[in-house]
Amino acid sequence: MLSKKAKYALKGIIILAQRYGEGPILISDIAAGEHMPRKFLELILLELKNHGLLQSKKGKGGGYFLAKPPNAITVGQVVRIVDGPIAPLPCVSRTAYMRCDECADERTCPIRLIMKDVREATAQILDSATLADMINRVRSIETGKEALNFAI
Amino acid sequence: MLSKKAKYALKGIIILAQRYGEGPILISDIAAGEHMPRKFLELILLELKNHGLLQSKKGKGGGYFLAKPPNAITVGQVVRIVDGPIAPLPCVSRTAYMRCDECADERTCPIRLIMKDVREATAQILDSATLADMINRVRSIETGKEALNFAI
DNA sequence: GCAATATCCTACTAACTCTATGGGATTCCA
DNA sequence: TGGAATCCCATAGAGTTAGTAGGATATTGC
Repeated sequence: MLSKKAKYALKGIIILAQRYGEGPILISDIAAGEHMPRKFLELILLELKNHGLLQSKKGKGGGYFLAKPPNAITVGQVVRIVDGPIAPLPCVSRTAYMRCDECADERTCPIRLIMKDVREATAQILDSATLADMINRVRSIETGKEALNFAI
Repeated sequence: MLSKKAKYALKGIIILAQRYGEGPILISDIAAGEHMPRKFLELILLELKNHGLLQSKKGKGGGYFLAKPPNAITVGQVVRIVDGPIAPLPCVSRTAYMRCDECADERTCPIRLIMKDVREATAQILDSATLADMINRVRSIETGKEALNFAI
């Protein structure tokens, strides 16, 4: 389950992506637009900044903006920073592997096998979706062309 | 993330699947074999029973056993009973849909769109994997034929 | 250099969920 | 009738989540 924190993080960074190139944007503006608690969002954006996804500027005229173009940031990156590993079990995580202590033979653990499939599928989706992709997808729905997007 | 409860549930029900047809099996036996806390497992198996996946028999010679053959029970069923909906967000769940109150237009919410993809992929994997599948998969790895399984 | 503005940082907390444990009630078999 | 096993309810400690509070620090404009 995605935490509220991750949801706020995604909402926030998507707004920044939509306004990429406009210069720094206020936390308050981001929070107000999507009804997010301002102080909580503050913590989240700071965390994203500390992980290199955002940059910020203090003082008047300050705010947050993307550190990279929207097509260079993926949903997977955001989710991992905020919610931790994507894998449903530590023993199938690539970014934060941890052995199950009670598991006798990892190679033949049936739960591990299927959860590895889930991890693979989820990571595939989240790591290949960039902020630019998300914005485009919404845009094509809004202009009524949603079918074209997946007709490949 | 899969809870320990779900992990125990799966471990437990897989054991029951492996011993399907042998009659009732003691909670204590199931717990001991995989180092699970007995009392905790008791609650879990009871829950699986109340949802129709298991049957039980009280008193001497009693225990738990599958209510249906191993190929008629899926991993998805077990996980949903124990951990709740598979969807990463309530607004993309089929079995427990709930609208996001702060979401202005659900149809064009980018987060919803991608999480729907995740839900779809995850459900596809968990709902198509039966207990029998899991057992077979392990067996083919153990006999060194694991490659054949996916050569289709 | 000073005041205003905005992020940065630390600490705290209420509520909830997870992971159990304990004890007794009920049912079944011999 | 006694023992064996599940059934059921209540409790509890630890950890996580979702915030809130308040001040420190940096930047800008005057």
